[in-house]
Amino acid sequence: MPRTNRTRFALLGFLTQGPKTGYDLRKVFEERTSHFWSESLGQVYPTLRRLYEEGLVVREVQKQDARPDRIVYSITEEGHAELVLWIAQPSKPQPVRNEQLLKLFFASPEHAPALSNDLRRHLDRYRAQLDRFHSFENQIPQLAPTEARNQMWRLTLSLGQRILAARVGWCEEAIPVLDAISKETES
Amino acid sequence: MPRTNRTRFALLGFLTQGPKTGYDLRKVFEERTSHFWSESLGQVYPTLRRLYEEGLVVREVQKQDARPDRIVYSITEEGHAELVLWIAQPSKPQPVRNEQLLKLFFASPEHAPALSNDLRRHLDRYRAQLDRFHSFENQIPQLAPTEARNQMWRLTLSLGQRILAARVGWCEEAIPVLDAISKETES
DNA sequence: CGCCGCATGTAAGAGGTTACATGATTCG
DNA sequence: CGAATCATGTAACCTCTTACATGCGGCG
Repeated sequence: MPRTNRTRFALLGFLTQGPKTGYDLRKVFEERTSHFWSESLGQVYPTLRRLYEEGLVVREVQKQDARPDRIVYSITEEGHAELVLWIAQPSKPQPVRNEQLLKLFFASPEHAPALSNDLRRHLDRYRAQLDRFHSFENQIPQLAPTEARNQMWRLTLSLGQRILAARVGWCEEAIPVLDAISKETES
Repeated sequence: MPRTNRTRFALLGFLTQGPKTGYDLRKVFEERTSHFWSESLGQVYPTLRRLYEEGLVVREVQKQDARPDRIVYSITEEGHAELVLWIAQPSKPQPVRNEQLLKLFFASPEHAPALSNDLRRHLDRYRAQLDRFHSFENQIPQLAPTEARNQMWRLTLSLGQRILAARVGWCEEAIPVLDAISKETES
């Protein structure tokens, strides 16, 4: 059994929140789940088509002139059933791969400056991500269909924040260490 | 440019710490980098062979009876150069995918019990991982070739610990929330 | 006048996981 | 006597990313 295709479920999941086009879906991944799930465009359209062929979604083509037609997908009963089945299954531990740490692990002292710079750049990204968290957090009360759902969404944010905080804290620990190594090596 | 093959560098990196067989390498990934890097067996042997064909490693076959011959790989000058080049390059943000959070995001209240159980299982894994951290941490002083390397290895552990702590803390937050949702739904 | 947003996709090509295959030895 | 360790690999399979392709309209 090869690993299971999770893109299917990610798409189905968002379609439970209303009909959407491929374009909508790609946006929604960026805005709402970028801290724990990303999808590349090249995966969205082919997978949507496959879901359609399997009857897990239906589609409605809306003609537009001056623009490509919108193809709006909606989830079916069967799609819902498949999604629910997947959610209920225990999730297996996923392979872990952190390229940055791998580099650090094999680095020599003379790489310290480059690594330090790299970390600084990443720190900036983390801060940008924190902003996105806040904007989504504020939207939850309006978006959440039920109180339980509201709480669950908050939990997904919470882990994101905790991990982000861990990374930020680590960068703040690591940068001075690397800078100190840089200085030693210079002299 | 398709995504770059990081397995190559992971293998080269460990070979800087002395000649090793494919089998050794797979073990070393488990023991030392399991908190930030994993390799599957099906990737190790083919990649080693490719590195050999490209002249980045050399090999020595040690005959054994009653067992398959050991094929011991050592890194070459060229391999070293390639590794160093890779380390110096800034690392790009990697796609993030957390299946567990994805499920939580799409879950309905009636899934709360299953999700809660799942989290409990993961908590156990986290604790086991913490143990592995400690055992490696204790080995660092003997294993580290230089003081700077020693500090870098400590940093990789530090991020692992911080993230693990974040996850544990989150589980402890999330389990009661999910259990509360379970109770509400029952009644 | 150029870039961004809307809107669809395809093609190429890794990269990576899982399962299969084999077989002796040692340890509990 | 069965499981784990040593030791090599292959086959199947697909998931996923990157880059390419097209084209209008609006905003600054």
